[in-house]
Amino acid sequence: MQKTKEILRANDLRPTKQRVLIGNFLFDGVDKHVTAESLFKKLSNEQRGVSLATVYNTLHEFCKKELLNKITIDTDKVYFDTNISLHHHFFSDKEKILLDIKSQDVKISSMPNAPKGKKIKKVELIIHLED
Amino acid sequence: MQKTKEILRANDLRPTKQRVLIGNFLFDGVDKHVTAESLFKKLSNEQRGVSLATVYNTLHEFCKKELLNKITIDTDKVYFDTNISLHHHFFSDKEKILLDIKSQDVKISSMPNAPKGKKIKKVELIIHLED
DNA sequence: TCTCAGTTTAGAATAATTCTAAAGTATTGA
DNA sequence: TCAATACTTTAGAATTATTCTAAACTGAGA
Repeated sequence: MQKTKEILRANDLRPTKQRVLIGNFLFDGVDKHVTAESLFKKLSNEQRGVSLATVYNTLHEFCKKELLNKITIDTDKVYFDTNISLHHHFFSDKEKILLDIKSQDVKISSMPNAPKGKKIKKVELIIHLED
Repeated sequence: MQKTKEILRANDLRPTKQRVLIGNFLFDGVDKHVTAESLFKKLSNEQRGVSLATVYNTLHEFCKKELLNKITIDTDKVYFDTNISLHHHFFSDKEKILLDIKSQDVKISSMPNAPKGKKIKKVELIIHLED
């Protein structure tokens, strides 16, 4: 797959073996939510693995380049979402499962102004689920 | 202040010195956001302190009894909100400052259905701020 | 091929939170 | 009032996701 290398180059990231491996998995066109640990495990199966430190580094770089969306919903894990379009999430606190909500299923009809001197960076709606 | 003791008893929590001290601070009628650490520091000034473990225990008990609202917005700290009425938050990722949004300032006019077999426990809207 | 800035990595360090088990205390019933 | 007991508090150890460090490695241009 040549696409990952192009994405990396377009974002001033050298297409190293590790980044290509991670990018190939993340940018395969299927929306997914990963954690550093889950991604690390997934890639450990590959012939040549990637260190956990590199997984962290790469996820953060991808976030900085806006290739991924970081979701902080839970104190003990950060989730990364490959769906970078505007959308919201369901979260099951018990099972720690994150689900996308289709953007058309939520409508926020009234929003507050940002406090003086601040701008709105991101609006995050989280619907916590229980059984 | 006798009110804290009543609150505690009404919630089947023994009114120990520590819980009363914490309750007096939290339930003084002024909405506040605290973390375990910030509350611990605040109470260290008191003549007879409270251990950090007890601060954690008590915050969790108060949450379970719905006397406090737990807000998970940031990976490295959990916030507790004494305002337990329905409302949302601004959060400044840089300064890690949490601000209440008046409930009438947000209107969500369309909401998705919960996935099969699940119920909606809580809806949390977080508006992330930047400079 | 050589060079060097950019990358990767193992392992140590960090820090919020949870756990443990021992000592202390509020409450109940006699 | 007092003893018995279940509930609480606590110091310090343990846990765990993440970040840091510094040394080894590598891709890309000259």
